[in-house]
Amino acid sequence: MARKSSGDSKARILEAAEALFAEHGFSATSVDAVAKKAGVNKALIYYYFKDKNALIQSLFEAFLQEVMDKVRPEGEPRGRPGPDQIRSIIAAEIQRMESKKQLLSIMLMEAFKHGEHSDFLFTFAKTAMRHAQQGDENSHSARYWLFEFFTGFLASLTFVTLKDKWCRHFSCDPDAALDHFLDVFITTHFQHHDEFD
Amino acid sequence: MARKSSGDSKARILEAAEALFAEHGFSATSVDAVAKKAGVNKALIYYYFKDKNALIQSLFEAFLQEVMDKVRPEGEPRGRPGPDQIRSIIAAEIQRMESKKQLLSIMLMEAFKHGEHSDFLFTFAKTAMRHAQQGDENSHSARYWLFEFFTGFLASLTFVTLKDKWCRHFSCDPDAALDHFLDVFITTHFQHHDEFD
Amino acid sequence: MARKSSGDSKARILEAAEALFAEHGFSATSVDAVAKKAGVNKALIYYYFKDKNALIQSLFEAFLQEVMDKVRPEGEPRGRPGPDQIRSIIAAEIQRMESKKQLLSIMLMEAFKHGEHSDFLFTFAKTAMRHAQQGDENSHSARYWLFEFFTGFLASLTFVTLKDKWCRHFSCDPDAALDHFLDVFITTHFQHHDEFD
Amino acid sequence: MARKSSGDSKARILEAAEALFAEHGFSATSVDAVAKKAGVNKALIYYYFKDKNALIQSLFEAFLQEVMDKVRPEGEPRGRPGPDQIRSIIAAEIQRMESKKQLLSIMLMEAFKHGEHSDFLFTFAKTAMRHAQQGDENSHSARYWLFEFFTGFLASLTFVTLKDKWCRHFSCDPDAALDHFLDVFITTHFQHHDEFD
DNA sequence: AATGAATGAGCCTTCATTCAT
DNA sequence: CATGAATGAAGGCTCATTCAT
Repeated sequence: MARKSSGDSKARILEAAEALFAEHGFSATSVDAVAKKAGVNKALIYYYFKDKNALIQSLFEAFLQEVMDKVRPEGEPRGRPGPDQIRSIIAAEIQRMESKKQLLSIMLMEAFKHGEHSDFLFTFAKTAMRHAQQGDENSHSARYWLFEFFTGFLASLTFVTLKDKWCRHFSCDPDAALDHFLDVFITTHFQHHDEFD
Repeated sequence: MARKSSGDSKARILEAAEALFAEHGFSATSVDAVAKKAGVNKALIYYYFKDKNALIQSLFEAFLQEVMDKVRPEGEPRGRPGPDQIRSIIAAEIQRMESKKQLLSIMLMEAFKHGEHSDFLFTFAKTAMRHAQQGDENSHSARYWLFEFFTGFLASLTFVTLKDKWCRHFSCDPDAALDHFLDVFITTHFQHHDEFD
Repeated sequence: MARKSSGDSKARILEAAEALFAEHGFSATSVDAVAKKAGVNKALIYYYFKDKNALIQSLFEAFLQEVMDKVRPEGEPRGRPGPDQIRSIIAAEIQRMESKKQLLSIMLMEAFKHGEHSDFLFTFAKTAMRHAQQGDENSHSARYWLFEFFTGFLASLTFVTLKDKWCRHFSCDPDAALDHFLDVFITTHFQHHDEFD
Repeated sequence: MARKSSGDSKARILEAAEALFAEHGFSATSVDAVAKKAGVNKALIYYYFKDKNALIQSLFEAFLQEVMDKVRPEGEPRGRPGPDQIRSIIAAEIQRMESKKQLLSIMLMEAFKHGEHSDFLFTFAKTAMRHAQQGDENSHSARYWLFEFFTGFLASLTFVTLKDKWCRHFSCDPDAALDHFLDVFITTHFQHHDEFD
């Protein structure tokens, strides 16, 4: 059942952790469960990670790194794409997020805890939004960032992480949902970029 | 420390549960903690509630009931309010949500779990959005509901539940943030209602 | 569900306790369960009985009383019945036990605990066997009592309490089983009465 | 107090469980108590056994295995032993059971529960009686098995498990009791083997 | 006679973590 | 690297029992 020999147990542990945290939440997931799903001995997890917390943190950090790596290289001017290209650009972005939706879900769950100060959502948001602005780094207004965060960043995130449930609950086609979302997103968020300096 | 005799222990239990679930998440909150915070004996919680799950469920159900009760009464025509009234209407709505932000946070956390099928977020959304539409109940398109849910309903929810953290993290004034959000919300969501039949 | 108004709650409590103790054993039965089955408030049980233990004791005592009452009256000589009457006499005795099999099961379960000194089984045995001897109370030998207890008294008890399970397990007819048991009992136990003065 | 390092904690756990279950019954014995008596950490019990039930089950299975192992080897003809040998053969058998009397008590207690369908007593009986019959496996009548079970198998079991209490209660000598039981058993059960095909 | 509410102690089970190998 | 065994603490839940009414 548990394929051993894969060599990189550490990666398998992180994969398992990510999947399970996304499924049941961080604290509802036991280290035992992670070990079982990863097909490794429980103690090995503590060989690689100091803590259960170190697991989620490692996931977050790796994710952030990945985001930053994919962001910087593309130093090309990227001169305002024509209105017809926008849709496909955003679609591509959404698709990229989709491949990370497990981690995004975890991130969101943690963010809504009133108590803990796990501001990882914001840290990630800053990085991601800085990317989108690439070029005109001229500091924007507080209102602008709020606009970006709540109607751009978070809207995308919630769509990506809730799409499946949404479609299952209202029995609608995922592809159509993506189409609709692009319409909606462009109309409600994207087209208003200029109005919030 | 624990005030006895307060009479309605059941209510105190629910209050405590709500606060703690919002603080640390449902599964990270122990029944012991709830009991201590509520100032009651742990066993009493099981006298009133079959389960730990029954606690969160009860919170959800009470909330839904409350929402439905507050919705129906207003049978007034509510003829499209003037553009200047809109802002204060929405502001009021936001404020009302603010008083429920603990429960809203819990709801969101649970909704992002990929595994469990706790579709309470959707159940609540349906009720809440049906209210907003009051009057023209003509069935809308799938795209319309997606628009309402992701850029209207969820945007408000996330704003209400994350505002404090947002302000703390970016050290901005909560009142200003509300102001900005209203600007943004009206511009990005509200003004587009007609475009998505 | 729970028929109230029956008046004698105490009796209903004892009935319920007897049934449940026989089903799951004494310690595996909760006072809650007894209350629910009896259709009374849990606290009422403590109004009538000091303890959970008092329940089982009360059952035992009532049973013993009943046995003694049914025993003494029949002071008739009862001159050795003919061999053809014996069978029906024993059959009647078995049938009487059958109506008490719940209590008998409880008694047996308790008797096999090495730790507790609940010698109720022996107390009952003495009473029951003294009855059988009625008349010739001339003290018998230790070996005689052992014969009476293990191959007479206990054999009957175990048959009565295990018959149903036995028949279910080996899918045989209860009536046939009783027939067979009578054959066996008379041959193995009854016919040897004279050999163990 | 608790000797660590003993190596086979699992065996110690089972030993402790057996002793305590026999003393107080299965459900009246807490896992804590087992752990304490075994000198191991409570959690270790759950490392080896899925359940508290798994403990008793494991005891039963090990016992059954042991019985089957001790049964098969003796392939010797075992041609009807002379009447003088019988007594010592049965005595030996009784003695062997005596070393297992804890488990036998547990088994009996569980068997008398009307509710649960723990037919382990019957499973064991079948195995044990098949052994006694070894050789003439010709299927016997229902009456025969009833005879074997209630006046042979169960009589021995109850004697072994109740002897100590019996002697304590009637203050008689254990050795004498064994002697008497052998007399009684041979007379009432053994000598009638031929009468129940 | 009867009940709803309350409680402290205990139960079964699981947790995160460690250690010897 | 990797593992089986071990542990203290805690978790959810139930228990027998009591009390005010």
